[in-house]
Amino acid sequence: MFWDVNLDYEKEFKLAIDQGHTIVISGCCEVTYNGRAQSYLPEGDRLLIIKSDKTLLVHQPEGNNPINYMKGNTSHKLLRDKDALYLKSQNLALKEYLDIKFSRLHFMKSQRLEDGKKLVLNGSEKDMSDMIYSNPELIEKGFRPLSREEHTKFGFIDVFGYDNNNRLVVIECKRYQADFNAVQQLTRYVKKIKKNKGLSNVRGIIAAPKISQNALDLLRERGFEYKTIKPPKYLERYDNGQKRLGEY
Amino acid sequence: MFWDVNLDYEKEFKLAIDQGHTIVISGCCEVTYNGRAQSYLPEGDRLLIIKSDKTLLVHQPEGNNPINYMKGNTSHKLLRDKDALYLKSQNLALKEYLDIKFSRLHFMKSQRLEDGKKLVLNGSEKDMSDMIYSNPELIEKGFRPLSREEHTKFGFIDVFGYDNNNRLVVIECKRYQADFNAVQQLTRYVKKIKKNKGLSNVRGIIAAPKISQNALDLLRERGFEYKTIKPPKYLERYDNGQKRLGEY
DNA sequence: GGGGAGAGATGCCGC
DNA sequence: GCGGCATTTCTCCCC
Repeated sequence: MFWDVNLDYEKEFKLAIDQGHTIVISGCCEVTYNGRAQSYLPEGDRLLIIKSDKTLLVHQPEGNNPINYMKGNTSHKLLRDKDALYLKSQNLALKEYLDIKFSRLHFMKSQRLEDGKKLVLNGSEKDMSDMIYSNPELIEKGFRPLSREEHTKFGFIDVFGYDNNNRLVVIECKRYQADFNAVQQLTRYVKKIKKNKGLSNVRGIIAAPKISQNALDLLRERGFEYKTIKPPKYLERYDNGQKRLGEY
Repeated sequence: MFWDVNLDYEKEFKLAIDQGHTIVISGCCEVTYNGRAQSYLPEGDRLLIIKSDKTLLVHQPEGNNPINYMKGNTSHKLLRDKDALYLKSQNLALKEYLDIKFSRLHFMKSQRLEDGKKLVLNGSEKDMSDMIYSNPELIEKGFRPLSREEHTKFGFIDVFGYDNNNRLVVIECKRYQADFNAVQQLTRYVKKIKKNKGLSNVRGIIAAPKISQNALDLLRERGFEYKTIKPPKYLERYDNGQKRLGEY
């Protein structure tokens, strides 16, 4: 036996699952997955997390992402068979199955965790378009965005409005480097607007901090424009406070 | 104090970091992030993981993905200030900063984890194109894929070859439902091949288990074709074994 | 629930 | 390093 025989892991596990606790298991195991795709992971040390919504994550000791996972509402059973422990996870609705065979269990811990808080995020694409709406001169002098009401009729467009010569302007924002796809997207939107409004002359602009050369070439080939704009950061003051705290 | 004052978490943390152990911390905390974007997460119970490569994950008790994270090679310091514990994580190279303030620490555990194993995955897009290469009749009678050498010259194309009438055929595989983007992609590839080979008549086919109506309309409008093909699963035998094991 | 598009996307492989 | 592209993508919004 490679784990403490005095502890009844199966019982402790079942209790934690039933109570909706979050479970952490560290152990040496092999992992088999079958569902949308299939995979096999040979034996090694891993960290397992089962959340209160019955999400399962299998993490290796390096890397950002779980090597295997099961979505919420999955059923999990821990059971012993001869000299090994097995975790068997099934999501019948999604037809997904995951089996873990432990040769060694380093530790297991369960804990009731309470949290319902949501993340407040700044600097997204929507924040960029909001910034342009509030500061239309970022695009060019004389640019006038359409009213919120008019705009929501064309919800798929990040920003649009009229320029100094009353030409309609369609703007696609990208928070990171604009690529090929961004140009395709802008092209589609301009086409739709031309058709929808019965216009022949509509300007298209990509607003992004950077753009790839390929994308820029295609953009110009299609008669569109590029404008360098960085996504906004609102929390500067809060950030400064944090930085001061960081001077340890 | 909301944690065991007899434990020197700061010392234990530093030792674990220096030894490259994986650390798990459960506690009630608030999280501030500043980098590519910015975010703030109000106080709640979370599970923190620091891996041996210095990846940090912050998990809430529900959901698949970490609510906050730092990539590998980040520096982490745990320190006490008045009635709170702080975890301060910095990645100077990426200009990313994350601060966590704990009001309560449920537990902390560190463990040496050893693993270098890689996942063996089946059912990906590449597996689909491999399957078509081995069984060209899945596309149609008389379809002849190009040789491996010729194919690698156009690495961006999943499969291509000649049909019964010696017309060039470009195939784009999608392991899940094909969408608008898949059609755009196929269009780009066919254009490139036409230009590259100086041909005017090149067939384009999307091979996928499903396709959206919009995508199908656009596909036909452009004179391309759709072929229903499911991604392969190789491990059927292994799978059956697992299912038998699952009859508990 | 399907479709379309964003993401602090991530990760892989190419040049 | 950038660029192109897949991902058991995941997530959100809207129809």
